[in-house]
Amino acid sequence: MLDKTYLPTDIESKIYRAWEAAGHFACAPKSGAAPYCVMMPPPNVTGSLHMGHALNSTLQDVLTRYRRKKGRDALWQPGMDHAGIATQMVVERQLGEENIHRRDLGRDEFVARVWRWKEESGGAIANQLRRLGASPDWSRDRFTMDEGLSNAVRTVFVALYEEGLIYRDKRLVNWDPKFHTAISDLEVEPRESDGSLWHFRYPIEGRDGEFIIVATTRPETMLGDTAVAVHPDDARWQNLIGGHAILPLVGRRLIVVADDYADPEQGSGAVKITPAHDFNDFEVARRHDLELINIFDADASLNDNVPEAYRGLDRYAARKKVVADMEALGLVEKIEPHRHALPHGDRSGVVVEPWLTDQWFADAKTLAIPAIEAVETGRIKFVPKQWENTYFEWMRNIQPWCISRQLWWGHRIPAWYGPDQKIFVAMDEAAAHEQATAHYGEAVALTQDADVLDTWFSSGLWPFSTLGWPEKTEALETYYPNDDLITGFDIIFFWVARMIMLGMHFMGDVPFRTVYIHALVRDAEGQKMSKSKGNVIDPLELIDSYGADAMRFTLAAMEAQGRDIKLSESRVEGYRNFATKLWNAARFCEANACTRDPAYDPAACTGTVNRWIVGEAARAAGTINTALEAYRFNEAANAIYQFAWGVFCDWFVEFSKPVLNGPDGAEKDETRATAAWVLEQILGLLHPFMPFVTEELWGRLDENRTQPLITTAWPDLNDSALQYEAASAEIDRVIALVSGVRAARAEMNVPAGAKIPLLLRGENGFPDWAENQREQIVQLARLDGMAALDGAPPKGSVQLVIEGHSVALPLAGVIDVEQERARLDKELARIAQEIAKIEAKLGNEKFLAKAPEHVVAEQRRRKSEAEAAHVKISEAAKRIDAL
RNA sequence: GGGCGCAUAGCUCAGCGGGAGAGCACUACGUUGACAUCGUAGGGGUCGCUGGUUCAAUCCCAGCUGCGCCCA
Repeated sequence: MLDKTYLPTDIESKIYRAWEAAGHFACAPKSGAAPYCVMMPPPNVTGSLHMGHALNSTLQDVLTRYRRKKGRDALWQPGMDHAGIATQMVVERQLGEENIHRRDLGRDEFVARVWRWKEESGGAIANQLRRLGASPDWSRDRFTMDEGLSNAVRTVFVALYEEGLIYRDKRLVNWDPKFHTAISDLEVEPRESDGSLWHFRYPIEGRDGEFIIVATTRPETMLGDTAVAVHPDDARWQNLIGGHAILPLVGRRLIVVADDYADPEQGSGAVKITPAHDFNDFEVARRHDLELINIFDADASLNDNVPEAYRGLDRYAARKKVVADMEALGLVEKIEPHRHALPHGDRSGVVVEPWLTDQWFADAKTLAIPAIEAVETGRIKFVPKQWENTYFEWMRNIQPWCISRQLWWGHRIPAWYGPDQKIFVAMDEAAAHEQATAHYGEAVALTQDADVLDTWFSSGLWPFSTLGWPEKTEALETYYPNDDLITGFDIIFFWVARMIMLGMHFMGDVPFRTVYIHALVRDAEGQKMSKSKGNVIDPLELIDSYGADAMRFTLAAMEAQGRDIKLSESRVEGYRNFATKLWNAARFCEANACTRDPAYDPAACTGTVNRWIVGEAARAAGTINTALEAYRFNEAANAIYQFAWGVFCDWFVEFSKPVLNGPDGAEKDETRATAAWVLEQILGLLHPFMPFVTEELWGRLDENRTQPLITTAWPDLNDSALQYEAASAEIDRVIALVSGVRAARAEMNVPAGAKIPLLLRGENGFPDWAENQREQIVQLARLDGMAALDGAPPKGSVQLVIEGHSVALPLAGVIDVEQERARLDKELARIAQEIAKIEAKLGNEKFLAKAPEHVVAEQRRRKSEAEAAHVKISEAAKRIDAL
């Protein structure tokens, strides 16, 4: 016998171990079944499971289990990402606690230490995903730094270099002065901060006492100014174009150039140009062939290109000194408070510095062309579709992708330099030497590039590198292109776009067909969860408290397209209750010997209630199917919830009680078999959302099963033989009658325990359907009997109209006549209002002329129905008045 | 500045050209042989505002207001 409540903790781990040990998550490329492949967005090896992972993984697991049960050869490919900066940071912090800098260890020792750390704690998130019930094929687990994936990275780098799509260039990059590395545009996040706008006077050459005024938020950069720009149409400065200003503190002559970049509306209209330290200024310098003066070192301290007094100062100290010195010279026009967005490194949190360095770049613009086309032509679809705009916007304005990082943890760039800095790009050092020897005519010493690649360069290969590329493997053949990619909007640029670019280029085909962009999980107040705000909800804690099934179901039920999830614990609690409800429904079946009958055929059952629930099950299955095919997770979850609780538990179980408690026989046998069958359908339909409790019940309800629920076929109830229309109509009437009687009882304050008589009259006397379902009606409406209503109802009756039938509850002495009259008045008013609304429509000739026929017919039907009810209730009111 | 999204019951959110819905919360009653992690019933909404299209608008269109996000 099942316990009274479902206790997830022990059961979940037991079931998960059994699934995994039996290999139920494994793909089967040789099976011949149609493949279904989803790539898990590889979590950071440093990471631990947060709500985003929980949602992302739940959705992937729902789809994977669904497709698996539908007979597809499902591969949910798991893996982890080496997360260059993040991981290096963690290990550097650990070293910092021992007062060691990575330079003290040297590169090899440091990297070895990162590997050790990865081996120790790198599996944490995988085990956390297991707690969630995720069912990826762990036997195929991959890591971006694995030998195979590293080989793919080198292959791609060499190929793109040879095609001219990767090149080395000296450009302005976003420099992180804390981590001493370049980062990509995407790793820079603007943060608002309060600063100042300093207006400086630069003396004009040859015109004593005349100045040109420039404004800056970064006074220290003036030491690198090489020009002043004014707008070509700005009348104020026309006569200065081509002339010079003198840079104070330095004495450099600054040419005054005319350029559209200068905004005449801003301040004086003149702008200082610091080409080596500002992206806009860099462009101005290109147009006017200006000198680039780099004034910072890697720490963003001033270097030897500035006057001696400033050398070695960090940028903030330099700012103070520049301002003080300018003030001393009387060259500060004014200082205004200024709020602006400063670029910060997303990992380091420090202000990044545009800095001129040699870096490796990928020609993203060229790679983007087929990637844009793949989405334009619909070969890849985004769901919801509006994310395609985001994708296009970024891809059509894409900038060269800076792929080198000055880190130690990552894929080392496969480029070697000869004595004259000539570059040799090759798969390995030996191949580089071969090239060098051929080039120089003799063996020379080569130095490998010290940098590593952007982590996203390797994760961009994920859809094929994990399948064995560049080898032509069976897995690659079977699972590329993948089917679905499930991820958050925040990595459309970082990851999705790169996978499409690299997949198109190297595989010549799209990496996946559908990109499903899911919600962001926020806290109950709608705030983004963050450690610093302290509003993080730990999925593992929710699993501990309510079970993995409840948390998964919550996330799925709240995953409506295009809206973020505001997660509150009460929802999880509610779905925990749902698991308990299901558990108890199963307990009811168990107690009543509702066991599976192999000979049972839902298309051939005879009992009306049984026929009805079979039809309802089929309808629910259809809704869930349609919803899942369209990635409407909330609709699917709500449909199974509504069917299991609102239909099966609330009605079928109650209907079945008189039969199950009655005499043995064919009717009871069929009801038992039907209950067991429906419960099995529920378990199957719910399994993708709540895998643990469904699997447990599946096993407990029949110990002779040959296969676990995870491997059984998805309930295929798309069969018109399962729709019994007469039975549906009959039970719908029963439900309406029972609900109506219950409502009237409650309103009349009839004690819940009291059994009352009921009189009923249809068009032709006592209706067959009520006779057929007499037992059910008597029990559920708590009646002491049900008889035909002949003539006028007895005095003191509560009178109802239900589906055109007159219903009387003779309750003389029990009910308050005044109260009953008031109730009828209220009902009459409601119906009169409805009639008026419908009459307004039907009285409108244009409506009759233009509305579709079925809409008009529907309104007529509703009107006559309402009118009939009105007549009957009016009569009831008159009878009350006659008392 | 450009783009996207959101505004529906106290809260969180579905829905959608023709009868306003769910969960939670709330109120009343109830330990009826699956389940109090429960049952039955109930209260509660000018569907943000203003126009337009339409026979008909919560739904489509435009504008406005407020909020959020992305990009510059």
